[in-house]
Amino acid sequence: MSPKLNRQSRVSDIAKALGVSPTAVSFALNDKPGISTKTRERILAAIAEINWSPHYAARALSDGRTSTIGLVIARSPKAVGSEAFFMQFMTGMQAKLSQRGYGLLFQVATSLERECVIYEQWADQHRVDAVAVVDLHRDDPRPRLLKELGLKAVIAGEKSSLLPSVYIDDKVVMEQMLTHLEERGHKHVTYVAGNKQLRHVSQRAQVALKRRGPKVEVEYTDYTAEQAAAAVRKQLTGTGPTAYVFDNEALTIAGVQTLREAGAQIGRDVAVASLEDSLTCEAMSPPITAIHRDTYRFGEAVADTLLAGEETEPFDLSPRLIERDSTKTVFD
Amino acid sequence: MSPKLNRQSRVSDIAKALGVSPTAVSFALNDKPGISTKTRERILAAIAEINWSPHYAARALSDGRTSTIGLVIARSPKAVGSEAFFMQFMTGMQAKLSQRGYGLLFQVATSLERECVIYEQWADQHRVDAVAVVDLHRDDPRPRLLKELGLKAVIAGEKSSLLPSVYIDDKVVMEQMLTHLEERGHKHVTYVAGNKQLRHVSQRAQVALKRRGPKVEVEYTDYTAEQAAAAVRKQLTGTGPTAYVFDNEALTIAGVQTLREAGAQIGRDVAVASLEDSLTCEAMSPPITAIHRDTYRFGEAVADTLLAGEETEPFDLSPRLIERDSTKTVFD
DNA sequence: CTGAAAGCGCTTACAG
DNA sequence: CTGAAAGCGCTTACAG
Repeated sequence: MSPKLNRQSRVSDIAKALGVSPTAVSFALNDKPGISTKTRERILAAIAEINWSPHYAARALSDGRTSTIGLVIARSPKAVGSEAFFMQFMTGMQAKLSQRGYGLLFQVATSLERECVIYEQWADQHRVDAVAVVDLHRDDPRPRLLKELGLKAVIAGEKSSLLPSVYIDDKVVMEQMLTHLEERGHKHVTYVAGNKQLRHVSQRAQVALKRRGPKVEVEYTDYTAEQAAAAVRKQLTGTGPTAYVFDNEALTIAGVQTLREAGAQIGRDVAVASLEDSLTCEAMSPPITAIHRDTYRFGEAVADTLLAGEETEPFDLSPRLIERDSTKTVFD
Repeated sequence: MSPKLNRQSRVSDIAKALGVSPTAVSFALNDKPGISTKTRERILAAIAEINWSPHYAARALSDGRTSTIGLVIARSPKAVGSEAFFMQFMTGMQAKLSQRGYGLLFQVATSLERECVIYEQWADQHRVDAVAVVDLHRDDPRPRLLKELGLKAVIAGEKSSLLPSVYIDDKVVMEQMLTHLEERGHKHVTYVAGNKQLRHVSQRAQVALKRRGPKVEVEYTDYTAEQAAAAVRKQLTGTGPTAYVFDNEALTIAGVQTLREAGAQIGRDVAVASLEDSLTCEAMSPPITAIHRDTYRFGEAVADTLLAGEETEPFDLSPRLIERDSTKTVFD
C-alpha cells in the first residue's frame, strides 16, 4: 500500500493513493454496490492496514445519520432509584449498539420537563438517531412530544400506542409474588410502592388491589428511606399485615430496618419480599425473597428494537421468584 | 419575528429572515465579537423564540469540536464490579458536562485491548473531544496510546506523568481502615483485595503490607464471589485473622457469607469492614463498617478537569470511615 | 462499473 | 461592523 497513507488521511487521499475515485472508497466503506469485488477488497485492505476510520461529523452531515442512540434518565439526587438496574440496562444496550457501530449518549435530567427539553434540542441538532425512553408515567408527555419532533424512539418497559416499545408484563411480577405469599398463608399484605405516577408502579398496584386472596394495602413513596419508614410505621399501628412487599432495593432496606426497630423478626414474625432482586437481597440476614429479572438482556432487546426500526415486540423478561428465608415461615 | 422561521430552519434562513448575514448569526450563536449588541440581541431573541439549535454534525465538522466526552469502562460480565460507583461517577460527570453543552458517550469494552481499539477509532473519527480513563492498571498502555493518538484525556483516580489527572489518595483509605482496626486491638488482618493489576488495589496492598502495627495478609481476587469465598476459606485454616477488610461491596457480601457458613459471628468472633460504602453495608446485619466517599463529586471534578484543559489537580474525595457494628468489638 | 461535481449546514478567514 | 465565499470531509445523485 502507499506509504503516504495514515490514519489522518481523508477519503480523497486514499482514493488518490489507490488510483480510484473517492466514490469508490465511499462505496467500499459503506458496503454499497457499484464497484468490482476486486476494487472493493483492495480498498478495504488499504483501510484496514492503516487502521483508518472516516470522520464522524463529516459522515453524519452528509448521510444524515448520527449512529448514536440517546438515553436520558430523569432522577432526582434524593431518589437515586435503582442504580443497579440502570447500569445493567445501559450495559446491555451498549453491548448490542456497539456491535453495529452505534454509540450511546447518556444524559441525566432533573425532571421530566428538563428531559423533554433535551429531546427538543437533540431533535433540532440532529444529535441522535433515536432515543430509548424509560420510566413511563401516567399521562406521560414524552411519546407525543417525540412523535411531534419526529425523533425515533422506543419505549422501554411499557406499551405505547404512539411508539414502538419493548414491553414487559409487570402484572406477572406482582402476581407471582402474591401467589407465593398466599401459599405461605398470608391474608394481609402491604405493598410499599414507589412513585404512584410511574406506570409500572400503578400497574402493580392495580393487580394487587384487584387480586382475590390476600387483602393488599398499597403505600406509595418517593423511594426515599424516610417515606419507606413512614409507610411501615403507619402499617404497624393497628392490626398490621403479616407480609410486606417492597418495590425495590432501597425501599426494602429501609423497610426492614424499620421493622427491626419495631422489634419484628423478619422471616418469622413478618415476611418481607422485594420486587427487585439484587446482591443486597441475597446478602441480608435473613436473605430476602425477590423477583429476579434479566435487566442486561432487557437492555439488549431495547437496543435491537431501536436498530430494527418500527417493529413492536412483546418481550419476556422471564421474571422468576427467588425464594429466600425472609418468606419461609407459613402463617395461618 | 418572521413567521417563516421554525426549528427546521438553517442559519441562512434565519439570516435572511432577519436581514443579516449568516456570519452575524453564527457570531451571535457562538458569542463571538464582530456584531453590534443590538444585532446580537435581535438574533438571539429570534433563535430563542423558535427554540432553534444548530445542526450538530455541521457545527462539529466546521469547528472541529464535538462537544462530547467519551467514557469507556472495561468490565467482564462476571466481574460486574461496583455498579453503584460507576453510576454515581457518570451521573456526577454528566451533570457538569451538560451545563456546558457537552454530552457523555458511554461504551463498555470486554477488555483493556478492546478499550484501546475504541480510543483509536474515536481518535480517527474525531468522535469525542476528550476521554476520561478509569481503573488504571500497572503498566497501563492507555496513557501512552492516548498521548500518541493526540486524544485529550484525564486519568480519573490515579496520578499520571503523561496526562492530566484527578488524583485520589488511595493510601489514606487503607490507612484510615487499619488505624481503626488497630484501635480495636486487631493484630492480624486479612485484606481481600480486587484485581492485583489495578493500581489502586496494589497501592492499598502496599500500604497494608508496609504498615507497622497489625500484621496484614493480602489475598487478591477477580472480584467474583467464588474467589472471595476461596480467599476467606484459605485464611480460616490455621490461625486466621481477627479482622477482614474487603475491597468492595461484592467481595464483602461473599466474604461475610463464607464466614457465617464457617460458624463465625460477624462483629463478635471476627471483624469485617469494606473499603467501599454502599446501601448494602448499612443494610446487612450487623451493619458493616466502611469507607464512604463522594463518588458523585468525584465525577464532577473529573468533568471540570476535562473541560478546563490541561491542568492537573489533586482532589480530596474526603474519604471517611463510617463505623458500624461489624467492627465494634475490641479484641485483645 | 467509474469519476467529477454538488451538497450536507455550519464556521471563519478575508475583503470591504 | 458586515457580507460573499471558501472550507470542514464525507456521501450520493448524475453523467459517462
